[in-house]
Amino acid sequence: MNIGDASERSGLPAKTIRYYEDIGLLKPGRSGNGYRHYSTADIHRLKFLQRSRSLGFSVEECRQLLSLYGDSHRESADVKAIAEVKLVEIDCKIAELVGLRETLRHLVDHCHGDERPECPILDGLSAEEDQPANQSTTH
Amino acid sequence: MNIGDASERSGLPAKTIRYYEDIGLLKPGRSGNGYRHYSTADIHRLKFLQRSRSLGFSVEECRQLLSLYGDSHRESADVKAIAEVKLVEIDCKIAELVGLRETLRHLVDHCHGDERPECPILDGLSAEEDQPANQSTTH
DNA sequence: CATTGACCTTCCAGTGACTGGAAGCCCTAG
DNA sequence: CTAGGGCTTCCAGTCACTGGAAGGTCAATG
Repeated sequence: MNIGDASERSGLPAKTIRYYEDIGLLKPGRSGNGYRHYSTADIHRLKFLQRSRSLGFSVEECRQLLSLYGDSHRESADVKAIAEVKLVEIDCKIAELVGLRETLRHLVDHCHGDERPECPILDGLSAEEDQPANQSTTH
Repeated sequence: MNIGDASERSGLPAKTIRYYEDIGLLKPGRSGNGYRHYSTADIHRLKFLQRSRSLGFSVEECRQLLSLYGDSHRESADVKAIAEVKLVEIDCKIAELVGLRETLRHLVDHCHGDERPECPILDGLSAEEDQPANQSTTH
């Protein structure tokens, strides 16, 4: 199977598949003409990558998960630990975004949004009182 | 005021402040020795940037907001429009993350997480049925 | 047999928003 | 006079791709 088919079956763009090979996430065979060819096992790995990436795992986490995936002596506790950390991260991100939404909603609700220049949104952005000056809180 | 003080007062790292200057978001003066010096107006712009960035506006959106900020003939409707688009984006992101959390939570809850290799998380990642193979859905 | 067009290859560069680090100047205190 | 801290510029790296150029391969068509 060539990269085009692999792309279609895995749901990943061909460019991304080549990139994953570059960084060592899989090693497809090569035909005589230099074309990559993908086995069904390769397709499984690609689908696995597509799913775990879309669940918010970083590429490095996917690498870990893939190695556990291919290890018949793995312990499910190892996998669960990774997933639970990710769950916490997702929860944090949601909480952060909800906070942002509240703040922005508040600003938007107080702006009449007409032809006049008075704008509580800009006022809010230029002088909010309640947060201390700190370096790089967001990461 | 030198860049160190500007950093402290704005809550932005000095590197970031120089970067913002690089991309044309502000133009502080220079002292005889080549050091940048920041007026109180500069500090206001920096704080404005810090706040709007932390609210999820992209640097380009911040550039727009800054230009509205400095335009006494602005119409508050323009600002509100930008903010409302951002609100929708934040809502989308939250919804997406909540979906991720549900899926991952489901997988985690079904994994006993012990020394055995059986793992519903890996199973779920390797063969989930209900999503079609499509290119780059997430953005 | 030549050509077209789709598909494949490699390589290089760009994205966004910084961040790290090296090499070197400036200023003040001891 | 030296040590330190702060400032300067410039270059490279991050993450996970993505775009594009230049060119090789293949199957089908005229």
